[in-house]
Amino acid sequence: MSDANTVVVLDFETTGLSPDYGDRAIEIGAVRIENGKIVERFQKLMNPGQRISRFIEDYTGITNAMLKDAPPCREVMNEFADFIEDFNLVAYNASFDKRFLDAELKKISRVYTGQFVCSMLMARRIYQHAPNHKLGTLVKYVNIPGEGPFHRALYDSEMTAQLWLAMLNNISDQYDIKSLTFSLTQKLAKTPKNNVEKLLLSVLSEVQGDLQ
DNA sequence: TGCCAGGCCCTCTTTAGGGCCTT
Repeated sequence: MSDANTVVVLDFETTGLSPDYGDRAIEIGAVRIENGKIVERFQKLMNPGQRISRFIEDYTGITNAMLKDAPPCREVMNEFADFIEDFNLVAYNASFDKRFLDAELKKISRVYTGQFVCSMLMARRIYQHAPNHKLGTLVKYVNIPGEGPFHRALYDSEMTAQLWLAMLNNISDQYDIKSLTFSLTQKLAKTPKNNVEKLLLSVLSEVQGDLQ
């Protein structure tokens, strides 16, 4: 059942950067947020049918031994397609995760109808003075508590979810906007950096107009 | 210690190049 206040925040670990060059997903992690709270979690390793490189083992902590007995991508992605239903989706650097989601679902002839928003593009606008816009840097910058392993799918999706909620709270507090629609966050992610304030003020005036 | 890609975004720009992000 789709809900305007529900989003699924997801993160893939993969064998590399490009599904068009044969890279596959090796882990999916996701959390579902309803009304500002994480209400459900999903995490599964999956066997990509190929050995992963030493670099990926070191980068993620996921080893070939761990993937040996994991279920195949088609089985896990089928479960994950059920998990995301038709909710809207959030990912950090969403263009990356969207490519893998599209590629893996295409292999099992599944589709999703939700829309994506990129939390990194939002963060580049909300936290313009951060040292950089890597996920780990922003988690520290915003003082989000957590000591889990970065570069694992569930932990990264949890941190992305907390960052997402922090950004929504930041905007709500600063501009006295009670709730941000998903379409507004999409607009925000595409707004030129020097126009973010203008966009939010225009939204505020619309909201106030609605209340009058 | 990344390589492969691709979207975004800035600038010494738009008939382009390169850094930032993701694994």
